Amino acid sequence: MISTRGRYALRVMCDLARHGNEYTPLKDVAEREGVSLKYLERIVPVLAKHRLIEGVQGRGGGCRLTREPSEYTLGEILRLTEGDLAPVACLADGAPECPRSGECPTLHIWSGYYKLTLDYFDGITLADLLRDTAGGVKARGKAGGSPC
Amino acid sequence: MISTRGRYALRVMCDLARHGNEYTPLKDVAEREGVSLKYLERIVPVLAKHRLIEGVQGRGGGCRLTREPSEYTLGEILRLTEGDLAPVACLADGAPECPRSGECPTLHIWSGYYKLTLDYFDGITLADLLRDTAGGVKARGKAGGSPC
DNA sequence: CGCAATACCGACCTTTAAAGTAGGCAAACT
DNA sequence: AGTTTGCCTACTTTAAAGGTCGGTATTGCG
Repeated sequence: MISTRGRYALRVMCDLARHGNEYTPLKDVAEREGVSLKYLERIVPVLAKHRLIEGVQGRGGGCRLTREPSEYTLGEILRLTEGDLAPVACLADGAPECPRSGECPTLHIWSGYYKLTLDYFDGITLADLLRDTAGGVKARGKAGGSPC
Repeated sequence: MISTRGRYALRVMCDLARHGNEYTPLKDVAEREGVSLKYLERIVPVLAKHRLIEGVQGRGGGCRLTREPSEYTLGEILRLTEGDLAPVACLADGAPECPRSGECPTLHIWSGYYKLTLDYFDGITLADLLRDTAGGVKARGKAGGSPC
């Protein structure tokens, strides 16, 4: 399951992308996206530290992207915020070799799934994400539930 | 991340498959697979309840598969033990429609990933799993770590 | 200059799920 | 009778998710 950190990160990146290279205050992003400002302030710095975005403090400041939306892959963003995308610990980045790896009947399966996952998310850019909603599927009201 | 429940379930199914239609005690499975018997006893009943396996109690009893290994998909096993395979709550089985679904830029992405996941795991059978280890890649010792 | 707006940072809190344990009952065989 | 087995319920422990709070540093504006 992708956690809120990764999901919010994607939405923040989208939101920033929509505002070109203006500096956009996180407060505005939080309001538009309906998530807590304080929580965003914990998620965003890691993106800034890795130069996916840049922030300037003070009045009139905010955050903005450092590249074109087409130059970000979702995989890149998710790896920063979610940690590893490996489906099992054995395959995670710094994991020690599993002692069962030779006899493990499932290792290939997880490995294949991992590759599938990476290929999928690394094959989608932020620009793709923006295009998807540009068409604007109409919202179907209904009662509340779990926001993405 | 796939949890131990799902991973152990796959390994139990493999183990049972290797013993044809003998009844195999969970104790033996636990020993061979190096996992706690007590924990297996919590995972297995759900497989029995859905008739993926059948168990007989008492001396000489144990568990065995109810079908040919080629007739189980990993998806089926994982859905029972892991719950839903949806990457986000919005897409989970009984989830209420997300109020943002119309404007959510990421929904298509998760949906696509979900489909990918289902296709992958539903496209692999238990028989495939057995075949993978039959060839027998040699174990590479190394120091301990996270068993699958 | 002082004030307000902003990003950034560290410590803390609450709730939930994962992972496993303990003990006992019910069936089935020897 | 006694042992082996599956099965069930309740409990514990640990870690992670998801968030809050308060403060600090920086910057523009009047």
